[in-house]
Amino acid sequence: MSQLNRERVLRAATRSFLAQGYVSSIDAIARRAGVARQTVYEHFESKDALFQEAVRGLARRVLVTLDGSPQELRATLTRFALAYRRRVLGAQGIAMFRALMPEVPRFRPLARSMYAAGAGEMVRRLGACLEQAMHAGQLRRDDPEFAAELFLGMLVGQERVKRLFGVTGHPPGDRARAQRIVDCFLRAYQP
Amino acid sequence: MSQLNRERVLRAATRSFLAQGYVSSIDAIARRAGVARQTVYEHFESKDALFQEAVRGLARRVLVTLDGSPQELRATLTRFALAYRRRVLGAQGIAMFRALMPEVPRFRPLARSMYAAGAGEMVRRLGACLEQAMHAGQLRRDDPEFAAELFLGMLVGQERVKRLFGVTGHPPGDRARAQRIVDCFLRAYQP
DNA sequence: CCTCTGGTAGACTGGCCAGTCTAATTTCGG
DNA sequence: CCGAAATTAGACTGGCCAGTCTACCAGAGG
Repeated sequence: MSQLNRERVLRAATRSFLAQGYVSSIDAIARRAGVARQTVYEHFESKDALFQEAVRGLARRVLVTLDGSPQELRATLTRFALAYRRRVLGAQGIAMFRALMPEVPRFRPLARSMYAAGAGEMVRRLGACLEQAMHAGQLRRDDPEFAAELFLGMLVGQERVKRLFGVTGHPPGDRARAQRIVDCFLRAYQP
Repeated sequence: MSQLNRERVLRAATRSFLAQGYVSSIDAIARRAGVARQTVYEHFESKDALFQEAVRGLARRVLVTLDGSPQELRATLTRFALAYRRRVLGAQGIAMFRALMPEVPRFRPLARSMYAAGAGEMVRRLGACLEQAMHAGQLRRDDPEFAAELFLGMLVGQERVKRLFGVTGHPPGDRARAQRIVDCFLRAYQP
């Protein structure tokens, strides 16, 4: 069993599932990987197993770094806002959402751990960052995770919905918009 | 062709599609409606047609009334916040999202018109309401639709994601939370 | 040169489903 | 009460798919 073929299949499966959801046929995945159907089953128990492994590999892609000194909070948040919007509102992010949502009821534990590793972790990190800023007197004191969730909601909330419904909204790379949202957030949380 | 049977089928289809998405079989829908498969085809061209009609009936359910005098803005927004959260974060709202998302690529025009009639209309109405408040000097002047989108994002953004991933968040009927979000919004937009 | 391993192509089973067709039955207006 | 329209159960076609199986092939290591 070559590790190489395994990787090939996994990559092909990821692409297929992203594009068409769980309904992608094993045949299509094998063809895309340039491999026989039997070879897929050589490396993965079943379609479910393949799906789960492919999907797990996606969780990490949601995270966005959150760097910068706490002094220049506005700059840090703006950089983050732009990166997060690009990640989440980009074609990849939307496709992932679409592919995953309908399968949640069939893969509850997987879905939960996906949230924890992706968006949930993002909330925690952002919350920690905001907490620092609160302690430094740059933000009004309040529950930092609540603030983080509000901020993330402001950043992508309605625009993700638009995109999921196939309505094209503002481009995720729109600097001015990211800036405006950050400023709104800072106003709401000024000390 | 009895109108009664037509209604029965439509109701059953709506429930089935909400529960399992487009994959619900016509057989299952017919059984649920207490009707023969053939009867379904008597009233609807095809599964696609049935799906589209069932789904169209759902669009209206998203809208939430936005009443109250402009004087008591905080009370109006809080009432709205609670109702909107209940509507969108409730089991129905989440199921609808899950059922629709994956089919968007196959039904682009339908999806767009669904957005326009549901969430999009909500943004417009809320924007109009906020604009009044801005003119009355109760809110800082700014693009009212932008403000509306931010507000909706704050209200349900991250929590909808949680629920879609099967993570149970705060109950949608949580008055205190709705209140807190409204207050954050008002702080961001105080004159 | 031979054999073992991982791979390939394609046949095959069993299951599900959309959509059509038929023959029998019910319903209801006139 | 009659006859047309609506409805029913169930058979049937054709298509797709997961997963198994078999027979064949290529190359690497002894």
